[in-house]
Amino acid sequence: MKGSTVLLKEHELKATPQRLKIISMLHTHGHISIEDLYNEMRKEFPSVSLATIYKNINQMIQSGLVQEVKLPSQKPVYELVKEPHLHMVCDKCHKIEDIVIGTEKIIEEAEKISGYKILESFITLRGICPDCQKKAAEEA
Amino acid sequence: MKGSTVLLKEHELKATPQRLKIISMLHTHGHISIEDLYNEMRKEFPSVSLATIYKNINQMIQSGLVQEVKLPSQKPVYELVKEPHLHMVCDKCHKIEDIVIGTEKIIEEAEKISGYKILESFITLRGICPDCQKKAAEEA
DNA sequence: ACTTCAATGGAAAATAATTTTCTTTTAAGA
DNA sequence: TCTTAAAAGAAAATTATTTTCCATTGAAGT
Repeated sequence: MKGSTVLLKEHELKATPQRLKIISMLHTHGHISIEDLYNEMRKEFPSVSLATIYKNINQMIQSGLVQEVKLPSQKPVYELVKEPHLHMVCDKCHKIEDIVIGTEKIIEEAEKISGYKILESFITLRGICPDCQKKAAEEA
Repeated sequence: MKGSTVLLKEHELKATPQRLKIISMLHTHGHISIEDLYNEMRKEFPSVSLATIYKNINQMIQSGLVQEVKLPSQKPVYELVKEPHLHMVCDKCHKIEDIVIGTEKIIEEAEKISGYKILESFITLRGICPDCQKKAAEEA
């Protein structure tokens, strides 16, 4: 996985097998918790330590490669930094999806009302995903 | 403090002195962490236990009286449930403010793009508050 | 490839955060 | 008042996260 090695280099982190695995898991899952990172990593590296997961995730956050996502009613999850987006969480199946929407309007209005200079926005929407809506309709 | 007693009754919680104090602190501070609730409560009730804070806050959340606010880079804080609003956090002085803005537009667009039925939104904006902007300008 | 060295991984302990258990006390209705 | 279910507080238990310390290893330069 050459791409991930470069990605790590760019962020001044040594490309260790454990870090490459973490990045691969972030790619595959999009959003993943510490616990899930640990359990999945153990399949390939049975002796990995939880401290390794924590230390690496924290370093990746510091370096701007990864960001933490705090969601209502659940443990934080981690994702690769990419273009700004918001998070949708399904109440039923708990899946998490990213969507990209222009947030200029709301930010502009918030700046006008509050006088803040806004630097970043964190938006999470909770609801029912299309699949779960369909299932609910079929059961009725 | 009669109002708070009624508020607790309405949520089927016994009006204990500790709970009344918690509500009073939530009123005064708007947003407050477990640790600050504990420290401030101890001034009036020196023997209060942290478990009492946790248990009560969790009950108040269950009953819909209080909600947890998860912020980037800091401990969660708690606030009384009121009309929907979003949170502004200042990078410099760390103050937290509520502002009320119509979020229909963004929710509508998110529903259209994702197919989700959205039930609730959590929006936090990070930036520099007017006071800190002013201070920064004066120093320059 | 080989050497060297700073960074990393892993084990264990330490710390922090939260919840549970158990006993005593208390709010609130009869 | 009396009664009782709920709550408070102390302590222990659990869970989450960070730190320490030492052996190992990635990677930069021969």
